[in-house]
Amino acid sequence: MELREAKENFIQAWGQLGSNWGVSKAMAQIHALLLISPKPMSTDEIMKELNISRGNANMNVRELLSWGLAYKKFLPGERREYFFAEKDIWDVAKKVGRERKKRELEPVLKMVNEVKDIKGRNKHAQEFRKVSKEVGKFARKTETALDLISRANESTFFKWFMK
Amino acid sequence: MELREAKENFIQAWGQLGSNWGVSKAMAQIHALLLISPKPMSTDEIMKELNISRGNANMNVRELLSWGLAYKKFLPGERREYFFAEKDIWDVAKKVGRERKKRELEPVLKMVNEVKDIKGRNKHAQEFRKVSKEVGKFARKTETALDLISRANESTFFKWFMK
DNA sequence: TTGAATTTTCAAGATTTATTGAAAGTTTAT
DNA sequence: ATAAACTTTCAATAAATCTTGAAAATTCAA
Repeated sequence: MELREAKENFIQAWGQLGSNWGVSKAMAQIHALLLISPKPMSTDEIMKELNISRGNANMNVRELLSWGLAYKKFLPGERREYFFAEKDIWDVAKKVGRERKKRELEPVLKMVNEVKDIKGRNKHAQEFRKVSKEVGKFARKTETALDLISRANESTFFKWFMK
Repeated sequence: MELREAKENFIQAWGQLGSNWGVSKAMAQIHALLLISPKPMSTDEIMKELNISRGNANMNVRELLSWGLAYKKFLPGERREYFFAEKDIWDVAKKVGRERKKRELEPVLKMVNEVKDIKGRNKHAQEFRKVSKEVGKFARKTETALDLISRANESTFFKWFMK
């Protein structure tokens, strides 16, 4: 396979992956592009390569920076900013996990905490208390596990399972 | 807090969670509704409770069934179908994980497999090979870990981390 | 069979989310 | 201070996704 075609596949698959997480396709595609680029890229290069607008490129590069998935690089004698991706895949996974925890787990924890003291003694109230308590317990354990994972290194993590 | 308000919160939070996974809001809300219901519910009850159309209710109930997050129950002397949720939260997590693996991990595995033999000796080709190999390695390890998790029971799973 | 009850389908419409592009803002060199 | 280079913003537009509702299909009892 030619590099051109492979790049296209890689970028499309990564974009698809992004959509499945509620990450914009452009953000995931820029990430893919930077991941496979041997050198930092400017906004203009990104726009051209992916056929997206300046505004879109800029907004999604900022988002990648805020997730810690890309970094800035200033080239000597150059005014414009260049961007490069975090290439340690374990680190990428941890950073994505951290954002997903923020968006998925935390709202659930907040909610179960708010609803835990419900009035009523009928079946509906009892079932509600039971289920929301279970959900809360599970969410807290998951939070603890994610915190441990985010401090572990890759080989430690996989050894937990493989033994 | 009154049950009515708490239910509303629970259903909204669950719907939000669903959107963050690329699950339709209605599907997640029906799931929430069945989770906290002490008895199986019919399509008509679901429609009424969530203010959604028949088509929407039907389609998303089918989807819940296909994920294994809800089951059918036939009540004696009743023609219509009733549905109830899987209430074991660990089981819910495993089933959601299985679907997400299908939608997120498998396409990446397929892609890295397709692009692994790339032509070229220049920097771009070399970087591409390197990154896609890393991604492939990580994806395969993650797949193995998920398979182990999906066979484990809850306490085994959390003990892996807590010790 | 028939027809009433129920479920399923799917094109059209509604909603949500992402993207564009041009204007405004900022920075830097001179 | 000015202007060119570059970045950011955001209202308008486009694209993707979800929902509706009514018609078609199915099921079941008589």
